[in-house]
Amino acid sequence: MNTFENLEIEKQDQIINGAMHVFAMHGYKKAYMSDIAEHAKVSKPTLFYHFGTKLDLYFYILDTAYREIIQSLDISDIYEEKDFFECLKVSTEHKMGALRKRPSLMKFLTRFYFEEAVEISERKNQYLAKSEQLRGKLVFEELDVSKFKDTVDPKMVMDMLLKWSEGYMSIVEKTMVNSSDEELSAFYDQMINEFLQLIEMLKTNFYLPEYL
Amino acid sequence: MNTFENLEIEKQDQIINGAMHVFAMHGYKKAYMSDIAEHAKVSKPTLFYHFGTKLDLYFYILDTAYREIIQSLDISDIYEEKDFFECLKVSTEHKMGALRKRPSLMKFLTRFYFEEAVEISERKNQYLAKSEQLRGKLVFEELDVSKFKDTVDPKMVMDMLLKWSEGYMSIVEKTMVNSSDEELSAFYDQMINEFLQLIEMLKTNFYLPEYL
DNA sequence: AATGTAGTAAACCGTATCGGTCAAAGGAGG
DNA sequence: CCTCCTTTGACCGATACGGTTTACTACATT
Repeated sequence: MNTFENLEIEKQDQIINGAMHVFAMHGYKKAYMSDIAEHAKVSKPTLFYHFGTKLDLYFYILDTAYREIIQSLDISDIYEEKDFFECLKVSTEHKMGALRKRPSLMKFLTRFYFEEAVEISERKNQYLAKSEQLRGKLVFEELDVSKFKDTVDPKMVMDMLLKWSEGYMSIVEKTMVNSSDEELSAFYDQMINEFLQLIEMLKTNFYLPEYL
Repeated sequence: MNTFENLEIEKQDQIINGAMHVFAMHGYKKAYMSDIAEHAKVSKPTLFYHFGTKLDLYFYILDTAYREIIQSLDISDIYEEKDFFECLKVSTEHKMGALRKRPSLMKFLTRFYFEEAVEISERKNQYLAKSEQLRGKLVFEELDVSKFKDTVDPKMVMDMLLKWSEGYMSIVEKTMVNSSDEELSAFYDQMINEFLQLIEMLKTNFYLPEYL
């Protein structure tokens, strides 16, 4: 148990979110400890006190990111549902839950994936297993697609919805750079609402009449 | 006519794309002239020879970005078409044309919109008029929506497709950071293809039977 | 062959800023 | 008042930033 994890959870979150945000925005090399300190509203020496070096901080954040995203998808009720749209609903809500707590999580992880700094990239393959684990949880293999009209390609629908949420996320990231937690949370609420409406519309038009 | 515009077009493009990419990726302050020089495959003094200062280079790129995106939407045949999906097809193809030439264009412009460096942000309102001009061109006011079933909300369809392409763009940006022009071009081809397929599927299921 | 010109870059410069340190200060509990 | 843990303002050496100097091409002109 290091000193950091003895701190109050709120302060931990403050620091984790600040660091995650700056690493996500600028990548390892150009994420300066002074920027992180400012975002986390602590002083620079505090960061070094708890984490020793910038590299150690980075890997602590990386571990946290993987741990939390995997956790958020580990709740079993996703896998009980088989209906295509219902399953999407549930898993989206879970993911949103994680993102609400860590707004920069996805951006941080994709940035890590393309990180060029040698200190990071030389250890990258250590995390490949974790990435695999993640991908496994996101593939829905046994979804029931029998309810669709035959003019509809379920794979295309799935892909469209993934792109849609990707697009929404990217808009949130761009727009909400300097927003408060409340604004962000409201934005996610709106996103989920729009998503549910969208799904309803797709369902009415893509499912065979007898399943409505 | 400054020295830069006397260069061969290919070399100009090389420099513009390099600078646009680095500015888009890192923002003004953390976009280093040495990085830009490396990406553009010229030496650092060459940049200063043609543009004087980093700030002048930035605004040159900014002007170029606005000029080119507005141009790409200025081709008149968009506004002759009235059918919802046809109009989307045409405008998407045009935008893709611009993006094929300048892969970082959109990312650069959104990053400019949120640029925090004072040197930039204090002049930002000069460009608001241009942004308005842009938005005007992207709104399709007189589209024919009478062909839709009444279970379909055309606004929602429009929004969905915009998010879809936003999502696709963000994936391209992430995935293609270090790709060659050919790979990028192939990716855009694929995107247009998927877009056309998607539109076809939506049309068959969203339009009233008599319009198919 | 000499001269001029536009473009380029290796090597350099002064300075700002980076990661990281240190000594001293708070504050909670006894 | 002491102890322990946490925090910070001020500082440091090293790097690397924006920008310059100087010298070299390639080519056109005389």
